[in-house]
Amino acid sequence: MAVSARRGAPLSIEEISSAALRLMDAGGVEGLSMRKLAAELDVNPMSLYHHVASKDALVELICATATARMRLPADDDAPWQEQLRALALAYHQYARQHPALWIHIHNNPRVIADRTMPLWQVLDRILRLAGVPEGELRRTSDVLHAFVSGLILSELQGHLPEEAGEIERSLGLAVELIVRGLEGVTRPRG
Amino acid sequence: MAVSARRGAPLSIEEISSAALRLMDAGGVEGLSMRKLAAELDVNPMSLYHHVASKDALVELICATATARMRLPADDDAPWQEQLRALALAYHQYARQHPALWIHIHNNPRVIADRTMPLWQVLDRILRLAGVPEGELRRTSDVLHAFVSGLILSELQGHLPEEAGEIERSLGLAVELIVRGLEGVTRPRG
DNA sequence: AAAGGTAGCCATACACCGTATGGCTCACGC
DNA sequence: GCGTGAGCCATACGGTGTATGGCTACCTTT
Repeated sequence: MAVSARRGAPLSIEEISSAALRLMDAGGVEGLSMRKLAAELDVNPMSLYHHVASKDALVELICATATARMRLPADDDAPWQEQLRALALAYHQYARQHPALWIHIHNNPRVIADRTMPLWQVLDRILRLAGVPEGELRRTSDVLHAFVSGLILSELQGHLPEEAGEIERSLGLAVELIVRGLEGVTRPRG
Repeated sequence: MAVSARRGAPLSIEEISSAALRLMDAGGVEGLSMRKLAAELDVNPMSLYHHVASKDALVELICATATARMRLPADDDAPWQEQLRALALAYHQYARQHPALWIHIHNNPRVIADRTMPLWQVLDRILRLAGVPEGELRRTSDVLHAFVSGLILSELQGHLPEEAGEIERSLGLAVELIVRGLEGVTRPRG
């Protein structure tokens, strides 16, 4: 079917998106260009468009697959405080694997906006455990996700001090603040 | 001095940066281009470079002046909880004035990184009031700023529900969580 | 076997971007 | 009068995403 002149086999979306992910890891969304990507794959730039509708669609595809790959802690019957900590750590871990990608996702939060994502379901489950009433679930999970995302974002942008262990301490403090905050909010005032 | 052929008076950085801010408000950093800006000012694109070193420098200038214009609540001897709430509201207010600009600042946090900024001094003062020990000040202020920034960011990107008052409720919950969290963390465990 | 369809690839071109280079004009100080 | 420099601009370079249309090699249908 008129395979590339220079390459043996035809292109595939897997090949394209994994190369694109490599480029994004190296130089962010701006470091990824269709021309550079084509060069990487030894192909004419326009050939890519036979497998991908546009650069945006390609990036979105990468975001979606990366998001789907995120590993979340299962319900282990631990206290909600510990489960919340575990979730935050998993989220942090996931962000550090592909920082540029993660930053892009949180600047174009279509991917994260899907409330049926496991992330939201796990978070909701933990918040129910913590005693958050049903009517407050959506708002509370939004706020907590924004909190953790904000912290991770500032870390990825080098806004936090870089001494060894400082990031872990910051994340620990963040989780502790959130846990104490939840304990305070879900308890009768006083 | 060879003023523009089409315009009467020479350009000025104020004129340039205010027009640039207008473009950024309309279409984000990507909506601002030197060519569009020049067209807006009825000038040749290259003329801008007599007043501004580069597009990046221009954007940074705009960020800096906008940041300098931020109005922060003064110390009114209110309880730290209320002062923290007032600070968060002021920050939120400031962000909503120029969303695109604010987003850009928080993606290139050079501007916000200057610890001598009034924002950080006010925040530190309030946290001292709240009983945060000196050694924890930097970390705590970083985390809290990241929290609030994260929430504002998710709001600006339309991640929060748009029902009337919902944003205020989310911000209120965020502040309450933070306050309760601080109360819990600065108090002996139990 | 001939005809048609289509998957895959690519050459060319367009409109946009930031900006390097160098030259023009005019107001000023000497 | 004359140099200097501020302000402006024409041109050009290398980059971007992608629309258009044409080429080839395969597959299916007849």
